[in-house]
Amino acid sequence: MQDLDANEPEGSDLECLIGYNLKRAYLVVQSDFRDALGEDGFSTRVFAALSLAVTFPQITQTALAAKMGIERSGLVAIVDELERKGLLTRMAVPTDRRAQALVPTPRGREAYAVALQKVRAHEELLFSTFTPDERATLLSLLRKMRNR
Amino acid sequence: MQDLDANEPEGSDLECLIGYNLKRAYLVVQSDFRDALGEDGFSTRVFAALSLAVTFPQITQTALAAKMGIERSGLVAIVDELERKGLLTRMAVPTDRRAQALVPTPRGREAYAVALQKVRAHEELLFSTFTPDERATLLSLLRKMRNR
DNA sequence: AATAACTGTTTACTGACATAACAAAATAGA
DNA sequence: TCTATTTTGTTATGTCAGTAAACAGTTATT
Repeated sequence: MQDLDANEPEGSDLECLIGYNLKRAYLVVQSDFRDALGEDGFSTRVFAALSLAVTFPQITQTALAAKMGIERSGLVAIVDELERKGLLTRMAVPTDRRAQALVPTPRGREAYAVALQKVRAHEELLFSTFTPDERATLLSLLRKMRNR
Repeated sequence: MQDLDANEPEGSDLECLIGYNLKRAYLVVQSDFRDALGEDGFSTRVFAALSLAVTFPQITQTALAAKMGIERSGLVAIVDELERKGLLTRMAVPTDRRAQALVPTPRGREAYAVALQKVRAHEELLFSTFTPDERATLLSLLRKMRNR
């Protein structure tokens, strides 16, 4: 006796709430992400930080935190991890001795390229039942939500 | 000197990843949710639990956890909170003395109705720039993701 | 010169989970 | 029937992502 529960009997009001469905969908992606990147893989936030550091070399920590939408204090551990793995270095900024410019190492750039491949393959798999049109629509709707 | 950062210069590869945009969009909704429900408001998960308990009265804790997609152990604190607030009671099940049937109190049903109103108003506001068509599309795409 | 603001950092805290172990109770198998 | 397995709710413990407050050093403002 199993599966009597979470399936058929139709949902509550929750099913009509975008917020609830967004959360559930997010948890699906989030949980698959680590598996996709494997044992030594990045967490989503470390991957995001590396991506932005590669795209905007010499970005400052405050600016990176702003781009990620988190607090500066929260970014410290993330940068620590990337630096410990030799993928990023904190470099002194001549014009401002408070700031640290984040510069990806060659190994960091390479590791990012590899990870990006894996992430894209992961999404390809996750959305294999979606048409290109559906993916584009979903993407644009999510982006629209972000700049509320 | 501000706003040199998170705005114009266009994003990295992240902007093309559905997972990343999903996370950011989720955080937007999540953060607005508590404000919408006010001081004494529920968290999202407590609201969800109450919603399901109202919709499926006498549901068992294991079944509720399954519906929510969380572990049984995690549900205990949620039910504790609802019971402490007098919105729900754990009732003995005659046919199975291990199980507890979750039954919303009249006050619980009322509190849920009020909260649901607030949540719907909140979504209405949050998606005020979305056409009805866009909302429906987003909802169905998110639901499609959930049953991957 | 004095005050305000900003940078990266540490520490302490929260919320939302998971995992493992457990006793009590129910079920299945012999 | 007796035993072994499974299930239910629960506790204890840990993790992960994030915030908030305070801090020293540095830069900007007035």
